[in-house]
Amino acid sequence: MNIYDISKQAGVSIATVSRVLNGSPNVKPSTRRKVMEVIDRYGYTPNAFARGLGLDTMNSIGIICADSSDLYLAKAVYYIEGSLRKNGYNCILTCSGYDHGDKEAALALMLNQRVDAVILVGSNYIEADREGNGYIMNAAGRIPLFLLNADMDCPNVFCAMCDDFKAMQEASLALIDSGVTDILYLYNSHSYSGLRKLDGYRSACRMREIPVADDLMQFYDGSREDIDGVCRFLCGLRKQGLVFHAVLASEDMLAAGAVKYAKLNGIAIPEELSVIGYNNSLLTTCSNPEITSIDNQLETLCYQLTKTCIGVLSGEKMPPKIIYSGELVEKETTRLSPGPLDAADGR
Amino acid sequence: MNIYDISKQAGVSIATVSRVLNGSPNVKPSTRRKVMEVIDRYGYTPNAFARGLGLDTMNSIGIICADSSDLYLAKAVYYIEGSLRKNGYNCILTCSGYDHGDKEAALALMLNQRVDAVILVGSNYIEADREGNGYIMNAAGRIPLFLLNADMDCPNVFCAMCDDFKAMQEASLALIDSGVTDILYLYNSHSYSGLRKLDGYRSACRMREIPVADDLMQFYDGSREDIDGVCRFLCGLRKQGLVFHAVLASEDMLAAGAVKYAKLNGIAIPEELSVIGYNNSLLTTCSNPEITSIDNQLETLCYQLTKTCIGVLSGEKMPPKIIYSGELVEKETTRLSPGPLDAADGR
DNA sequence: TGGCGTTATGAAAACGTTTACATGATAAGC
DNA sequence: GCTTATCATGTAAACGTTTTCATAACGCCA
Repeated sequence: MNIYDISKQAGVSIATVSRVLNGSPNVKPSTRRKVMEVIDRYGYTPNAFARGLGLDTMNSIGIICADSSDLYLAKAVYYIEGSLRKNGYNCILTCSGYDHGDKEAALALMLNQRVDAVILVGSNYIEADREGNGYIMNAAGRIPLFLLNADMDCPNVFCAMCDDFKAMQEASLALIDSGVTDILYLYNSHSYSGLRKLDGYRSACRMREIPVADDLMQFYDGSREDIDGVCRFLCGLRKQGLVFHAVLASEDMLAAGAVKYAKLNGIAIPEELSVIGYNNSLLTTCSNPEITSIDNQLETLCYQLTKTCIGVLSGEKMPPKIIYSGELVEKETTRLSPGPLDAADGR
Repeated sequence: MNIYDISKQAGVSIATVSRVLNGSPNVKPSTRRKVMEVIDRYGYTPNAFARGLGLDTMNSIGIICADSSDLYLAKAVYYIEGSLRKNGYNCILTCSGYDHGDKEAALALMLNQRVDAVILVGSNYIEADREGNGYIMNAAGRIPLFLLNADMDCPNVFCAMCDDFKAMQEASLALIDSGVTDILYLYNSHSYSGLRKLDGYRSACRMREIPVADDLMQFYDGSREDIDGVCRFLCGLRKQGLVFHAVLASEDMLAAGAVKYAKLNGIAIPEELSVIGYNNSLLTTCSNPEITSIDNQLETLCYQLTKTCIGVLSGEKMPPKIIYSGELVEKETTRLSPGPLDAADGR
């Protein structure tokens, strides 16, 4: 069944059928009815490839996700896909891993697939971009690029991000102002947002005139699934004599490891150890005690990013950068007084 | 840049360029080199839409996932996407939700996109299929369908599944044989595998001649993210006077709720309450105590399902049904003696 | 050197749409 | 009733591949 068959059955030309299919106003109502009736009878749907060839688009958008099995990134993909689908786009998903070269390969694949745009989710390394010829530059100009949780000044690149710097700064200040000065900052990514978070922590220390000790900023190199690995990692630090009364983690999963570490070593939370995570994911309520965490408004960010994407694709002028604030959600692993945000407001 | 431009530059016909692009053996090596040189110089890649039109495929496969933000389903999507990509396919992802009608709509979208196959992940209701005209029937015959964790006898439909019945039966037997007889079965899905799990539990009760009480099979209707909601739900049951010394959950998230419930009510785990989850996800190690759970070999299932898919698409004859066994992984929320699987082997 | 099988190449049709342009029909204004 | 603007429809080209079929080139053997 193709458009010729339909046109023959309806006694019109293929142009008219095409006009009916595409909702052109210049079709006589009676003709439209006649054509629609034939279309419905045969359950005809136009061939998407031919359509793509004619229009040079299949209304598809590529999502390059570092790791869609990650709790946080999976949520991002979910929100983005849903939002795009509601607007008539379909999503081609590819998981690139965290490696830069693999990301470039994924992007090349997307371009070959002739997607209208690409949305990058997770781990947008800035090192590559500062060189000026990373994957961002390769793609810019051909199709627009949309980055979640990254900040980049590049034509045809749009970003939606949480102000991770400020969020982490506020969390750090809240911790310090609750009386803890030896905070272990634990992180597991050198991504753009990962580095911004670290900067936030350092900035808070400087603001309160606390020395920023190197051994209190620890990089965890293990799997994102291995909470026990984090626990062991912390036990190792303790054995080496490192003293800390708070763990500030760049991800909830690290914070969950800290909670297990405390349990294993008989350390009372929050009396002897405060723990703050990041993302405010399911892990924070699963953990016992529940983990204080920073909510970075993922859903809103995703929504705004896709809204920007859709706007750009329909020719509107859109802001290249959208920034939201994170929110510290206190649960059971901290005792921040009097209110977390009020206390952090000393800056 | 199109194939004509390349052919002109290389001084050959477009047919030859096409042959070079598609690795046809009937091309003189010197000609091949000449053409490749031009292709590389201009960085030419063939237009995927035109290719799709000619070949009637763009090598893409649809993934319909009920909810890709769900920890378990996200993992499935991740494994499937990775495996398909390695084999030259790209994935169009759509999240359908758990509603049957929305699933049909998603399937229609996929067919319009002319995917080569569709893989369904999560919540494949059997009610619709038994009628004989559910979404399975609509699609069968046009393109092959692949179901994760479902069992369906339908031409052109292929399944990979864990024997949830046996896994849950064994877990139940292990619990009973460890001395618990009042097991609360907690579930949150009427999906195919959900019902099979329930059957497994009931079967175990009958095997050990324990009455299968209706109020010990509780359906939790809340959000899959709301662990606290599960906790409240259980508190409600307790208030109503329901007595149980074990919670057997159809998902880890429900088990995590049970652990919180125990903590809230000062119930010792596993002494006064045993808890078993399902999926052996990150939640089981995040929870405190860690949750005994059934591992249903998701990665293997996904791998086998995509292998079947690729085989079918390349014309091979593949088995319509692949079944694996689950494995009970004991952690801290149970004390099953002597070994979980040995004890369960009484059947 | 002629005949023949094999290999390499080209011409042209096919895939199924959209759309610019042309044209026929209809209505409005005088 | 004639001109003119508007609306409805049709014709044909364009999109960029793949592939069938025909043919030209080549090597081999007698």
